[in-house]
Amino acid sequence: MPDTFAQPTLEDVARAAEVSTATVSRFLNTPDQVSPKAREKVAAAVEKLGYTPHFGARAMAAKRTQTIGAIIPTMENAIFARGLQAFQETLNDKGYTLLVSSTAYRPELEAEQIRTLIARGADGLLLIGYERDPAVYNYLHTRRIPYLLAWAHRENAAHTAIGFDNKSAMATLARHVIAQGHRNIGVISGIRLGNDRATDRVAGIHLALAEAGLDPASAPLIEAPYAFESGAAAFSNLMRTSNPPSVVMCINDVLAIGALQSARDLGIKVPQEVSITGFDDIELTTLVTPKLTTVHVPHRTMGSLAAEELIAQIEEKRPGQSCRLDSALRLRDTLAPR
Amino acid sequence: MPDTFAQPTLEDVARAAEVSTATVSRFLNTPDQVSPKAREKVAAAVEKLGYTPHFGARAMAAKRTQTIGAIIPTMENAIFARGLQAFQETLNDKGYTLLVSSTAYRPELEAEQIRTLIARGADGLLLIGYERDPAVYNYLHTRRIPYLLAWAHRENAAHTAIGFDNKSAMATLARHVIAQGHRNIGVISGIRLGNDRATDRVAGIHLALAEAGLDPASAPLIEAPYAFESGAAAFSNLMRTSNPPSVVMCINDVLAIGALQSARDLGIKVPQEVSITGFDDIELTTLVTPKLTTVHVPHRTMGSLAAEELIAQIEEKRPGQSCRLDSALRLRDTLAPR
DNA sequence: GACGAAAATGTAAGCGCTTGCATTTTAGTC
DNA sequence: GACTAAAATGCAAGCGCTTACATTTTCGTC
Repeated sequence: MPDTFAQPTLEDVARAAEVSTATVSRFLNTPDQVSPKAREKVAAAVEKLGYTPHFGARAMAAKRTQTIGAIIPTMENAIFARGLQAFQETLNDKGYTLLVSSTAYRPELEAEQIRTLIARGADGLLLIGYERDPAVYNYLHTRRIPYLLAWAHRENAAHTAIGFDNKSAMATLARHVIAQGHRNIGVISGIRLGNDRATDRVAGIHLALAEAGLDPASAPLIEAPYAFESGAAAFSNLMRTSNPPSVVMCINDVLAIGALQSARDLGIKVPQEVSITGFDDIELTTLVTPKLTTVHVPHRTMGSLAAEELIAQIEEKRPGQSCRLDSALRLRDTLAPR
Repeated sequence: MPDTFAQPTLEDVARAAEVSTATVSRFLNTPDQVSPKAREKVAAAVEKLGYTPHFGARAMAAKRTQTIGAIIPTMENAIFARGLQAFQETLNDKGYTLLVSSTAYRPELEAEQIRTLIARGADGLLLIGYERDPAVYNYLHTRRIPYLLAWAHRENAAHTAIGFDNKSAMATLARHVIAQGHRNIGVISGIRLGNDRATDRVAGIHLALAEAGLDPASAPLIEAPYAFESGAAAFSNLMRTSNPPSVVMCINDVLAIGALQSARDLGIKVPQEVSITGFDDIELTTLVTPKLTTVHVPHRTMGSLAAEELIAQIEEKRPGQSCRLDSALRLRDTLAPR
């Protein structure tokens, strides 16, 4: 008894079209090598049988999968969700499929996830930021896996990256803050260990401080996990000191909005009594009151470009090309001159 | 010259461990069928060579891929991002990998995406809601693809689904609203065409209205795309009528928050002059002022359960089991008695 | 120590596809 | 029509793995 649920194979199509399997395969992959007559017959057979090539077989024989893997901290973070969505859309347009894995903010999981996605046949990989064990990069190079870093960009870095320069973007905002007369600048950072975006952003603030002749080391800084509440807690700690800052610069919008909430709860007026700034320009920034001053980052553009670049790398077998995207200040209502 | 970048194969491992390829394969798949001594040798060889099984070969020989596909409207929507994240985490824990595709809110793309993911070897599929072309369900059944619907649940429905009952959840909220004395209820719905979640939620409101002896047809309703601005526009249209509603029930939080913004812009006090309600309980609801009254839905739990259920379906080759999750009212500050 | 059953291992046949090479067909030229 | 180069097609060898079946080893019993 024939298995009614078995999928038609290349051979079935070949038989129906009265050609060899090679011709069918060519029809699928390099149609211009097939005569119009044969093309027609094969097309009809494919249509009639509802044939879809078997992915595994194809992967094995052709050694590529048209699949690209991405490893991000979490999709729940809007900035990753947005970029990843654009990445996926572009991938899809180009005939690639997205394999997703997340570290849930435990960077030590990344190495294993990379292996998993590679084992799953990913033709290329999208990773977040620069910071990871050299052994991981080593593995990637040894196995000749095309990869691309996103959400970050450093001049003359050793790895191909597409993103924005966290340090200089934040420095630009910090210079503006200083130009507004602020001298006592509090900082709420994300956890910097293993997170170069956070590290670079703090470094940007410190750079601007130093340029202005201020001592970076004397700027109070609190590290807080990525959550509204921890931003709120950090803020209240900063404000509770004997010499509270006149502005609190947060490494991202989520922490900044937490700070804003906290300010409201504590009855501290923003921006009259204290200014607050963020980074990322998530949708929320214009929904809170007062609207948050922050740095806009083109996440969707980045995701799309990343997809295009990665595919180009894979298909043209060429080395990666980094790309630096511009960020822009969004001066809204939470920053006032001192 | 040997290809230095070639991956070690099963055969290489077998040679290094001085056993047959079958033993290595068993070590990988059913280790208890291998003697401790052999197990040790193979483990050492795997370690030494840095062996990873080839996905395609495995897929071809074993006819499964340990890969599960999910098709969602967009990851940019927090409610999908959250559920999908949990889904992915659970999948990962169980040794499965997630393949993601999105329709970008064009349901007509779904059928093709389903085919793509199946062709990519997905062992099972996670889909959103019930509403789709019968031909799609037909295809799924013909090919015997395990699938699971999420973000929705209807009693005695023909398909396995894990989610909450949108209709009764919204009806519960609507009954509460009516109990607060509201009689003139405006509705801002998402686009209902092809979206059973939106359809059911509106139906829930209408049900409660009818129960209370009010005419559902006379309740003003505006459909608006999923975006803050369209919620805002819809709200201002509703309020501009000669007999503006005393409460505006929105089908989701995004529309509700848009409405809230609009109310503020128009100088209409919430909840004193008009009440507003949402649905989903996204993080934002407690960050806006006043805090939004809405319906909480356990997205993360749903995602995890969906992963478990789908894997069970696949591995135990059993029919799917639907599961209805409870939603809960979150009575906050945007709803006041009339 | 011999025996049989159970456990462990090995052998080898595919799984469905791509592709190098060989062969046939087609088209162009004299 | 004969001849040649180019285009189209076919043949068949893998790709790396799983697994049915055959064979060998181990172990408990008498």
